Amino acid sequence: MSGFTAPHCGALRASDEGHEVDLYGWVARRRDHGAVIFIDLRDRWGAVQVVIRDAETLSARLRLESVVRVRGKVQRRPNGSENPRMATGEVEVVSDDLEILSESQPTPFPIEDPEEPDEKNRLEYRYLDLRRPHMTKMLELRNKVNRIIRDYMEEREFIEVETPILTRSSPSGARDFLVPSRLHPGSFYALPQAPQMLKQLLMVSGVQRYYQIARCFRDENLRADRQPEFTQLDVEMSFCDEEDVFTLIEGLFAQLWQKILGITLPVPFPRLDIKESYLRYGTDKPDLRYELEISDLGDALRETRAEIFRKVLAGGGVVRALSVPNGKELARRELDELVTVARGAGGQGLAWLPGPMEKFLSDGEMSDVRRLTGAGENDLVLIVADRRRKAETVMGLIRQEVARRRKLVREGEWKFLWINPTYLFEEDDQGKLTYAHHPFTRPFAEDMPFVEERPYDVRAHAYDIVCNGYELGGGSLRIYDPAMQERVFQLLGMPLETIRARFGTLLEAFTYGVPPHGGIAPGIDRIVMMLGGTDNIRDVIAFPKTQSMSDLMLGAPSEVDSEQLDELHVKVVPPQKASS
RNA sequence: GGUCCCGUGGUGUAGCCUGGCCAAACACGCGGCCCUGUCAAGGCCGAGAACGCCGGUUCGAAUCCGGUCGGGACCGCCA
Repeated sequence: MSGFTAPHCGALRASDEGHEVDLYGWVARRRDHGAVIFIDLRDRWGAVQVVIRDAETLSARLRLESVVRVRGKVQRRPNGSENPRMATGEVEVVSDDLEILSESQPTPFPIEDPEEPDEKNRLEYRYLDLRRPHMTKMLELRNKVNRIIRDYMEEREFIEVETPILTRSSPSGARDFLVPSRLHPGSFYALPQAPQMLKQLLMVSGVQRYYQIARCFRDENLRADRQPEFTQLDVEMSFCDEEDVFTLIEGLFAQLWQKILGITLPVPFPRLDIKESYLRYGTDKPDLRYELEISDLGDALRETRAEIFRKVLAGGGVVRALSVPNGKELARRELDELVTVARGAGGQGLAWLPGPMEKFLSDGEMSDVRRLTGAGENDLVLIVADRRRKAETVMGLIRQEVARRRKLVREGEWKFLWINPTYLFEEDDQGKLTYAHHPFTRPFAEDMPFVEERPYDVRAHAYDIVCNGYELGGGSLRIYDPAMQERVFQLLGMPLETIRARFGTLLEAFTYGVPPHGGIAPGIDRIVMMLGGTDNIRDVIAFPKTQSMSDLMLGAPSEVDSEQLDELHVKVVPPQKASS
C-alpha cells in the first residue's frame, strides 16, 4: 500500500472503526508508560492516537518529529478514555507493525508548543515553522482564498492572463528591483511593482475582463503588513464604471467572508471621502471598529493667547483634537506614553485639557473646544498642533493607541469601507503638483473646468478598499480620452520626452481603439491576514523576509562569483565606510 | 535616514531598573531508570548557558555606559 493513498491520521473517525490501516506521519507527542506507549501521530490533516504495546526495542527511537509508518486497526477508545479535545478523539489505532522511516534530532524549537518561537528561529528554520499546525492552517487558508477568488472571477467571465516578471521599469512610484541584462550591457529589467501598464494593454487587446493572482515587487522598507514581494489579485475590466468595480469586489469579499468565516458582510460598503478620512481619523485607512473622531480646532483657537496653537495656525498648520471618553482617569504616566507615541511619529508633542495648557485658554475657547470635540465632564481632550500632514499622522496614531489602551476596539467586527472619491493631485515635498495615484487616473469630468483655480479639489475616479485599519486594495477608472490625458500631463508639467519614454507604449496603444476601462488590485496577503486572524504578513507567506529584507533560511541576498558579475557587465562599488 | 523595544542552556521565560547573595532560577525538551490507558501522562536521577559580540566604568557587571551585529514595531518611504 502506498502512503500517498493511505488514510489521513487527522481524518479518522468512529465510522472507521474496525478498519485495518496504514498511517504515515510525524510523532507529535509521546506518552511512554513502559509496557504501553501512546503516540500522537500527526499529518497535515491532524493527529490521531496510536497505541503501541511490546515495543521495547523501538521506544527509545520514537523521537518527537520522527517520521513513522504504523500498521494497525482503528478501534473505539475504551469507555471514558475518549479525548473530546481531538477531532479523532473517539478512536485510536492499535499498532501491530511500526516502522521508523526517518529519525528526527531534537528540533530547534517545539513544533507542538502553542507558544510562538522566536522570530529569528522561525525564519531560519521556516520548514519546521510551517510544520506547526497553526502555520499549516495558514497555508491551507491561503490556498482556499486563492481558489475562491479564481472560481468567483471565472464565474464572471474574467480570464487569468500571466504577465512577465522580467519587465520594464514602470511608472509607479516605488523603487524597482533590477535584473541586469547579460545580452544588453548596461541595461536592466525591472521586476513588476504591479502589472499596471500590461493590464491596461490587455484591455486594448480586447480581453475585456482580466484578472491575475500576480506577484509584485517593491524595493521599499518593510512593515508588519508589507513585504518586498507580495501578491495581488490584479483586476482590469472594460466598459465599466465605478459601481461595477465596487459591486464586483464587494461580492468577492462577501463570498470570502461567507465561505471562510461563515460571516455575512453587509453590502454595499459605506464610502468615505479621503479628505474626510484624514480629517476625522487621521489616516487614509481608518479603523471604524471604534468611534473616537478627531476634530479641527482651527476656528476656535485662531486668536488664542496660547502661543503654540496661534503660531501653528498662523503658519498654515492645523490644531486637531480627540476626546478620550472618561480620559480624566488617565494616569500621568499614560499621558507621557502617549506623548512618546506622538514624538515617535515625528510630532512636537501633545497637549491635554484639562491640563497645563488650560490657563492660556479663555472660557469661550474652552467651551468651543468642548463643543467641537463633544467632550463631556469626565473626558480628556488630547490636542496636536503641527503642519497638516504631520498633525494627521500623529492624531491618527494617537487615536489607534487610545483605542487599544482603553479597549475600545470591538473585536469580531468587520468594518469595510471604500475610500472614495479621492483627489487627482497632491502636493509633493516641494509644494508642486503631483499625481496622487498614477497619471492615468480618470478625473471627474465635471471638476475639470476649475482645475486651474483649484487643482487640489479635482476629484478622481479612484478608490481604496479598507477594512479594520488595513488598506486591502486600490484602483481607479483610467483615462481613455487622449485630450483629457494630454491635459493631465500638461497640468503635471511633465516634459514630452519623459511622457514618451515612460508611457509611450500605452499612449500609442490608446490610438488604436481603447475601451473605457478601470480596475483594482486587492492585496491577497492582507486578505489572508484578516481571515487568518493575524496582524503579521509573515504569517501568511510561506517564505518571508526579515525587516532588513534577508531570507534567514536561504541566506539571501548573497554575494556571487565575480565571473557571474563579469558576464552581467556589473561592477560592485562597496558603500563608503564612515570614517572613524 | 530616524525613533523605540528585544538578544540569558536546544526552546520559552525569570533575573537587569535598585551592580556583589548568579559559573545564573523555572518550565519544556534532551539522556538514564521505573511504570499497561495516557493525552501538556507521572515519578526519580542526570547533562546542558560564563548571559549576541567588542570596548569602557568599577575592587567587582548578565545587571551601568558606548559601539557593533541580529530580530521586531513605528515615522519617513510605499499610486
